[in-house]
Amino acid sequence: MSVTKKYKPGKIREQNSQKILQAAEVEFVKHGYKGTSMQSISDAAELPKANLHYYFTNKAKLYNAVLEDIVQRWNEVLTDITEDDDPTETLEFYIRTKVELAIRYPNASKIFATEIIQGAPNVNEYLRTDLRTWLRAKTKIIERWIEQGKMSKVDPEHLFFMIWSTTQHYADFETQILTITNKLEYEADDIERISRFLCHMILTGCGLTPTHKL
Amino acid sequence: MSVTKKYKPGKIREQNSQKILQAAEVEFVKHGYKGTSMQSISDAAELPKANLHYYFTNKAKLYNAVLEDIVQRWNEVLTDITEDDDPTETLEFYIRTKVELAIRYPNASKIFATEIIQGAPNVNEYLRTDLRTWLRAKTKIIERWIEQGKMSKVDPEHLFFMIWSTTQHYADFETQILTITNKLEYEADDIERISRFLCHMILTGCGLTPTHKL
DNA sequence: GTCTATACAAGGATAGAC
DNA sequence: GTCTATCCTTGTATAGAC
Repeated sequence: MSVTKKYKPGKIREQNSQKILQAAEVEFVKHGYKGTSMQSISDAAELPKANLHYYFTNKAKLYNAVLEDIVQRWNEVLTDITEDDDPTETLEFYIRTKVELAIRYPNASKIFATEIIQGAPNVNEYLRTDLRTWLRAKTKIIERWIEQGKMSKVDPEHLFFMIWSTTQHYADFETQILTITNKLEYEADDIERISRFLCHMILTGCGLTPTHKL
Repeated sequence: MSVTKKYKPGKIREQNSQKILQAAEVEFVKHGYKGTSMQSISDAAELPKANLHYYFTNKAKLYNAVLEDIVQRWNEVLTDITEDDDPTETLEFYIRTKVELAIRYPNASKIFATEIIQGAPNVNEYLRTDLRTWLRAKTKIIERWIEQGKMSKVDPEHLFFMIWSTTQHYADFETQILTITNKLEYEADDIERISRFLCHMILTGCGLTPTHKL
């Protein structure tokens, strides 16, 4: 097996790639895919423009590398739900984790939101396969919980849409929320307050009793 | 009836402006402000590129005309909330109207969402003034309802964030929802089903009794 | 009033020097 | 491996013909 064309991921290469990916993430959030220039990314990364093409070949591949980075980070954190779990505990944990992700990595959520708004040109396949499969499996579990009388009869699909929309809103609409409430940034206890509010509203709507009082 | 087309001064202008605005709305949704070219708008509007500059001077002014169009359409439909109104009735009406707007005019919601995600470069002023004032007035009303024991003690600001996020989600994430549920478009009764679901969840969370059963 | 032709800047990509 | 110089395309905007 030939190894001549394979190189060890060098230290400089690793560092530069990361700098580019991080700069690209910020620029793609601010101007969208088409609106972002390789020049602006290279400026932000403080590396020559040709460097970007050297590491990522072209703009489309750089963008997809950013998307992949995001999905990977999400998969690392979001654990799975099973039928035997307790509905209250499971939903609360899921909501809390989503809120934490939204506040901690808003750019990830923002890039995905922009993708979907623009018609999901790059993540269509992911929606049709992975995400659809994931959602169908989870709605099955919710349906079983309802059959077993563990929670009230709410539409499981729309329940997930509600959890996604309310949690991701704190990332995607960060600017609106901070501007409107006259704040510069989220504070440490915002994750807790938001999680409690959402857990209260969503669990109560499901006929469950939230762990924490408002 | 006269066969010769006598255009009142401004009639062609009116028609062309509308064609351009509609085409621009679609293009701005698909590619964002920076990512959209005057060429692609003129192609979609089936008018020469110079025409766009003739009517709207430049890209920025055309974009702002699109934004203004959207805000005007929203203001026409969204009525006001007052303290003497019944909480259940008022919240249900507000949620229903928002769902209807989201399903009927998804592009309006999408352009606004993109604006906010990208840091609200063009609507910052609107957020700081009009919207902040609107929200403060409405949260006051919710607080009064809570004091009067008409509903349970939920944070009024986050309540509005929840209504906005859940309703607008059906516009902004239209592509994701349709793809994931394997549908081509929303159906006539989707507005009703979604409204009932959201009214049930949100009103129950507020300690109110929704008008319709699930 | 409307559109063709064009000026000039910015963007993506690459060849080739170092 | 890295970056300068450059090519070609696309983009915004306008002058001037019709």
